[in-house]
Amino acid sequence: MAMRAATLAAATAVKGAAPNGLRALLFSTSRFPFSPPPTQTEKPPPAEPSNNLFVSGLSKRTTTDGLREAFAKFGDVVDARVVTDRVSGYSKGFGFVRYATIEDAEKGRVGMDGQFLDGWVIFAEYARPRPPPPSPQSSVQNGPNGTPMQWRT
DNA sequence: AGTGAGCGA
Repeated sequence: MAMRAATLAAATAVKGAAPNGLRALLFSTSRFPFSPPPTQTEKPPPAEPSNNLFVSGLSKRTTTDGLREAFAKFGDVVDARVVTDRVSGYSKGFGFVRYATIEDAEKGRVGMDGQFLDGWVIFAEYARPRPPPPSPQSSVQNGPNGTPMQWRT
């Protein structure tokens, strides 16, 4: 019991001896001494502007032609495709629209973002740069000692 | 299945 009383006394002593510096840090100034993460619920920036648009929220029935015709009202569409599954051939619900210039892409993006297409609200934003396709020269891979590896004996 | 956020033969 003596130990517990001593501990309590020590605790109260520590509590009573709480430094004024801490309270000054907590209540004095306008900012807390902790790190400021006030914006954790921020959405990441979509992408850098380009002439290529990523269109999501498409209906399953929306085809490449429908996508091009819908976006052609805001500029010259160079390439438009709805991403379809290779084996089933059905739409995956998103596609890409490439305009001739970036200004047309900007107009098409702000003009078609949030609009209805075949009964679905679509979202148009700038597409991310695509990974470059493998060139035939880079397909030759060498082994650890420099000798080219053999495939499919 | 015609699934519902996402980034393509």
